[in-house]
Amino acid sequence: MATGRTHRPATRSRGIPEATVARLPLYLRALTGLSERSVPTVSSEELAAAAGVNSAKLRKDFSYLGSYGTRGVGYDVEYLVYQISRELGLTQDWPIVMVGIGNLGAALANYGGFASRGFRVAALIDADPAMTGKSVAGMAVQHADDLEKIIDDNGVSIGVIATPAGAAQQVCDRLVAAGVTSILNFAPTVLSVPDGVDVRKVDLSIELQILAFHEQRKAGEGQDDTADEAGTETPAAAAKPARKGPDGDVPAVMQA
Amino acid sequence: MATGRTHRPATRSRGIPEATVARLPLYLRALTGLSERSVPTVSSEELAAAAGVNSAKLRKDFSYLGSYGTRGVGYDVEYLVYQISRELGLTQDWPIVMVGIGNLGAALANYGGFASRGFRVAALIDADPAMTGKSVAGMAVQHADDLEKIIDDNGVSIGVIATPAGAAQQVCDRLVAAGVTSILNFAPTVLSVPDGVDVRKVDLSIELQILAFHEQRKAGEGQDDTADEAGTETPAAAAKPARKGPDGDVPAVMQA
DNA sequence: ATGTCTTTGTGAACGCGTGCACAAAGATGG
DNA sequence: CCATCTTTGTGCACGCGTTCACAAAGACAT
Repeated sequence: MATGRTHRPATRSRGIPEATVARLPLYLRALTGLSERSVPTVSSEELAAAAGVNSAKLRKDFSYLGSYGTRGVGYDVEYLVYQISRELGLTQDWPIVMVGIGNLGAALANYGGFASRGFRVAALIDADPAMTGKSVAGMAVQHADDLEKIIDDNGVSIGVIATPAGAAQQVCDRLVAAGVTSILNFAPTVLSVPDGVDVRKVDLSIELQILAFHEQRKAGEGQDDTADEAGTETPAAAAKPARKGPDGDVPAVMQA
Repeated sequence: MATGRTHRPATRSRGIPEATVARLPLYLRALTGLSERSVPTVSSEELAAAAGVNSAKLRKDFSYLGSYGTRGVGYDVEYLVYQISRELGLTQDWPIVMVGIGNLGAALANYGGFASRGFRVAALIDADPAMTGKSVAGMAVQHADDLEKIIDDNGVSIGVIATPAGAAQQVCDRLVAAGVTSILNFAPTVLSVPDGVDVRKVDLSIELQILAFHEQRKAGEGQDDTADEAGTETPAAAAKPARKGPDGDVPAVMQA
């Protein structure tokens, strides 16, 4: 019904803004580093620098969680680690399934960053019969036919999709039907899910394209002559609105 | 200039909002699909549905690029593909280097999504001498000692970091010193870069943690959460401020 | 106790992004 | 040529997120 929304709908997150939630893992990582070095307390200024954010923003973020600091001193590192972990739901163990064990899926399965937090890879699933039974990251790959049973048996509510784009929506539908309510999508496709299901996507090529945009802008900033058509505010007349397609040989892109 | 800012500074993107730039690749992908199916024109409504966004938002996004539509008809697919490609800088070829050819790096090297757009993997670089010369994705891995020379010879301005967290900042510094001005960072660390260098990060575990937060909220929306159930790594020490003021008043932490 | 000093927590202003709703523009048919 | 219909392009209002700036709160010294 709903077109794939990578955005959360209205999600009145019980007072915690979405932007703040997205930064909590960042703070948590910085705090974990301090904790390992046995640093007892940290000021908002120091922690903000470690997390790469503004200190005022950090303090406001923490204010949504409660008053966990001590004025004149700062924040207790261990205490804050626990509070953020609890808020993020990392004090419990989250079983996840990974579907699509190709290059990327296998790399993700081997990635240690999951287990270090509260996540446990419960199963690796692939549709290719040739993959079934093969060991990846010390775990036997299971066939997609058993997807529903695997999810049910393990009480999985978070799924990771690393299949080719063509298979992603179908896999997504099956995951949702089986009870998964959060999906991390690595396939370059827009997923359609019903309300109540969260989807986050990670798209490698999109990130590169965004970088390319800024890179192009940087290349032509000192002396712009390239792509100067759309440069100024001049509405319309930017190019010729010719119906035809690629007639414009406006490239003129110099590079290197 | 030292503080790592993963955010673009003020980036007065010459009129094009950052949020719009981030969606252009999405539109481009949807349009490419239509193009392959030889669809001549598309309305904002249809294209928005394919890209998973609001149609008004899409129209406003396109309005920043210029007036490329025809009222009463829609947008010419081929023409729009070209315009967006040009705006994103994809009409030229971007050589990129990938540093850190471990599990993830190798998977990224094999990922076809890069080459399909205007990106070309110019070199794979790893610090491990045992990796040097090995073939990954049909390309010989080169040693990190030659990093500067490789970047210079190939005119590389975009780098991908897929090293362990501990090596990321050092690699980043060398890339920047060698002339790289855009970095895609997969290492779970905050990178410090000078002004003028763009950094985008992709952090797998952070995405999962954000999902876990929403998942926890969903699970405990009717009833309060059962965070006490797991209590995995919850040392008593963390349950209260260590410094002092236990008598003071421990802020009402327990919302349960 | 009192004063000073440090740092938090937050009220308020500002800017950006989003979505509505509609007028303008062009296609299409008579 | 005029009427009607479709779809774009955008003015406007609203809400979220960011940042500033400062009062409140506690630590610490005397």
